[in-house]
Amino acid sequence: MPVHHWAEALEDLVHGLVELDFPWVTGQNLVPGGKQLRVHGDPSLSVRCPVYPTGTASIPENDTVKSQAATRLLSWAEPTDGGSMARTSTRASGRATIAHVAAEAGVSRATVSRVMNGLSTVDPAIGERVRAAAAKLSYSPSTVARSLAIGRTQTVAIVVPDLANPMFQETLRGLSRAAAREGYRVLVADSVENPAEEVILAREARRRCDGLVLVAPRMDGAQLEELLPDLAPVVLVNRTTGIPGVPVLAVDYASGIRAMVAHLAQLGHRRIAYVAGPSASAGDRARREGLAHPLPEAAGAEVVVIPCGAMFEDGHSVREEVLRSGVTAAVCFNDVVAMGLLGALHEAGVAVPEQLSVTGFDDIAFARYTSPALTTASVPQTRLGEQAWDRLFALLDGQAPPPDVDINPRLEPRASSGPAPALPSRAFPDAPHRTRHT
Amino acid sequence: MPVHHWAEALEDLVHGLVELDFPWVTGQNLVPGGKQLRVHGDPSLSVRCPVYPTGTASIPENDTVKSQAATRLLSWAEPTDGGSMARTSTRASGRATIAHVAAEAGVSRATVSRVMNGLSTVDPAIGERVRAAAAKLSYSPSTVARSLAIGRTQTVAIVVPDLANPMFQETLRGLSRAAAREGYRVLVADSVENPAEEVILAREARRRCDGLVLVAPRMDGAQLEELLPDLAPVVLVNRTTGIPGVPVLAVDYASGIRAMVAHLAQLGHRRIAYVAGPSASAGDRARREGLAHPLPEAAGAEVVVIPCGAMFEDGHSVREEVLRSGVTAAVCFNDVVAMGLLGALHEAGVAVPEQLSVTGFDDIAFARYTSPALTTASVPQTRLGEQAWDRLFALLDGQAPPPDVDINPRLEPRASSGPAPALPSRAFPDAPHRTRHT
DNA sequence: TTGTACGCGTTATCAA
DNA sequence: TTGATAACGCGTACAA
Repeated sequence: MPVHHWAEALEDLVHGLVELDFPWVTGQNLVPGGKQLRVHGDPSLSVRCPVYPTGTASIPENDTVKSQAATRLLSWAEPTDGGSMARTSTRASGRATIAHVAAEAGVSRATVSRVMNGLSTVDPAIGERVRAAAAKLSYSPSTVARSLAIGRTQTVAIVVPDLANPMFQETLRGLSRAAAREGYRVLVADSVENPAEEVILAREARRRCDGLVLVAPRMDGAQLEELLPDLAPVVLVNRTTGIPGVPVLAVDYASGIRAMVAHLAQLGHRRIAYVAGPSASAGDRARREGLAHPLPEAAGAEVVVIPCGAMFEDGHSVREEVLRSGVTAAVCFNDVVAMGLLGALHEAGVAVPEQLSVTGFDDIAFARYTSPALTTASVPQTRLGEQAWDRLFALLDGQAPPPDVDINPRLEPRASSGPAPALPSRAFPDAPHRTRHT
Repeated sequence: MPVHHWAEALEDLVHGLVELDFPWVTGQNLVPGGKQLRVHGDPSLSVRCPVYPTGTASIPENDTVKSQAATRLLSWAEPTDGGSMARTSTRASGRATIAHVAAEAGVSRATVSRVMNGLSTVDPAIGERVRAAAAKLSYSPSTVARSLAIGRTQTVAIVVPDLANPMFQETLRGLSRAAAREGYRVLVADSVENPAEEVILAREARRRCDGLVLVAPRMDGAQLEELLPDLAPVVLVNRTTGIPGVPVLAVDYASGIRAMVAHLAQLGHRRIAYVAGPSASAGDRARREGLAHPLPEAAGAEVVVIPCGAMFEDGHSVREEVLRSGVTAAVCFNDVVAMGLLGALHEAGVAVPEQLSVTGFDDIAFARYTSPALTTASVPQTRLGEQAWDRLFALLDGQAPPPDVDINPRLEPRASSGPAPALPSRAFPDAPHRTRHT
């Protein structure tokens, strides 16, 4: 009979029948809390006697207890709750631990661990008993304890500058779904476009996880290089860096914007606006550099830069400035800005692309469904998230990551870009508004 | 001199100068790994001597070592790497732990913990020493170990059916930003519209976190009720349940869709299409119920249901069916579907709202910027995420959560809905397409 | 104020 | 095969 009910065990103990020789109760099956076994005359010798949910008790097998065996037992100190049930716990959690399952099944914790993880071979009968015990107590292992023990969290983090931006959402989605296939989860950290916060956030997020995907287009370069070594394993998206061992997924914004301008030039546009992004953004810098070195096909086309931003509102608010500038086409920083501008033009009755061509960048899912459908440069954002995962996983797995990729945005000509009008749009400052019904 | 270089300590040991009385080295400052201190003639007495990154050594202060003091020392067993540096570790991690910092600063781990957490009062000089040591070793506490010790992860999870849907993205964003303000992070789990996966995913995600926000519009009701108790603390979004203690954030889709139909009826529409969502969706059921009990203002308007879906493509593909149905207005399941339909109508040259009014639902950020701007029913999705956090945090904090909310979508009349045409759109099956330039 | 010792719930190593 | 025990890294009563 390997397991005693605690009352039996106490009885045995009191009557000196077993002399604290319990091969079936070992130190490792202890449960937090439990009852107090007190020794008459010497309170310092009292010892906690853990009691399992099943009602079986564990008597610590050590010298203190053995010395108690030579003494008379006084009483069980009843727990304050009355102790009608044998179930006790100092923590409020109430969740079953591996120790509970071990006690219930009458085996060691190690065996429970083996059964749960199905690693080593276990006696089928024992395995069944353990599984039954686990089911009965509805046990599920603590991921935290597991992570501490094995040194992995099975979680990666992604730091994005703005969760409201569809582009980063797509990256997150690609990462999340790819990581899920490998049993990893994703923690998101949204820096809310605050580069200062970003550094702290990245450090903090990294500490909770096994790896990090960093999307930080606004972060200062020097700061980034200082930060990256502490973040490894880390994958950098939309930025380049000189730090070795950091896979980089770069988008060639320069060539993308060049192709866009060339596209418009070939449609006859000679004066084109670049509706710029946030000045601190690495992506904006890259686009400007691209504009500084146009393709041969774009020869003769002049580009005027109009400062703007990255959001809907920015694009929406820049309409008048674009119209005043006397351009026949507006190349926007991204699709979101382009959509804002498109909306504003629609409200003003400016026909796109008849009077003004408008293009975006990124090819977010919505770009295909604007009216007119938005000409843009396609950046496979979801794929970017997947590729980030491929590299991060390789790093986590001790493999060499796939080579860095330099994504070349693909031009997506749609309905929002058309032949340049004979006269630029400023010739129609008072063009009749289309009827609106509200 | 409280700290010895390990070579010094060894020397002292060999020469019997210190007799293993190192008050500055205690058992608790051990570092994993380290060198082997061997006792001549009795290998069983050998003991591991941890060595700190700083080059100081720790000699375990126990009986085994004391007995060794009575013996001659033979040698340091050199680690296989040659051991030129004193830095050793069995784990590859290389990250500094609290023990390293304690050794470096010459204090106990408890003191380091106190300094790092700024809880108890510490001697300013010691505090400074600890901070310097931490900075030198670029120490940052292990969140995992911390979580295990305090029983909290400072992380919550959100399970969403589809990360590609802007609505859930907004909820995630609201949750993430609100949680961040309280120092919590968010783990995302994307069930990829798979209700079966959802149950497992929710359980799994919950185990890693302190709480859960569940957005599961497609999950079977019975299954949900069985699942919820295991998930507590949990907040349910967009669903109702009878389980007590589970805060619910419900959106009153029924009244929202009623208001929408009434809006169109007042614009003179007499035959209206409901472009339906996924049939398994609780949100679609609610909308249909709303349609079954129209408002008085909508009297005389007939609603035909056209099965569709929840995505762009669904809306895009349903154009012909809508046109054939002879309606003058299409009430779409959500904004995404409406945008798909809007794009398809634009391609076909059908004027919105002159020939056909189109409305959406949710008021995603893009709805304001479609052309024409989309009439929709506004569901404050970001706010929903924030409210979910308020309730989850209250639960985590042991407070009573704020009362359940029943969000009433607010009608947002924009340009995509207008007076009913004299003739329904099917009268213009071959309406001239607007010129497109590509 | 500082240090000791133990608990948190696992996994992993080794001996039986 | 199974069990005992030491990590894993940190927080925290309690003692000094």
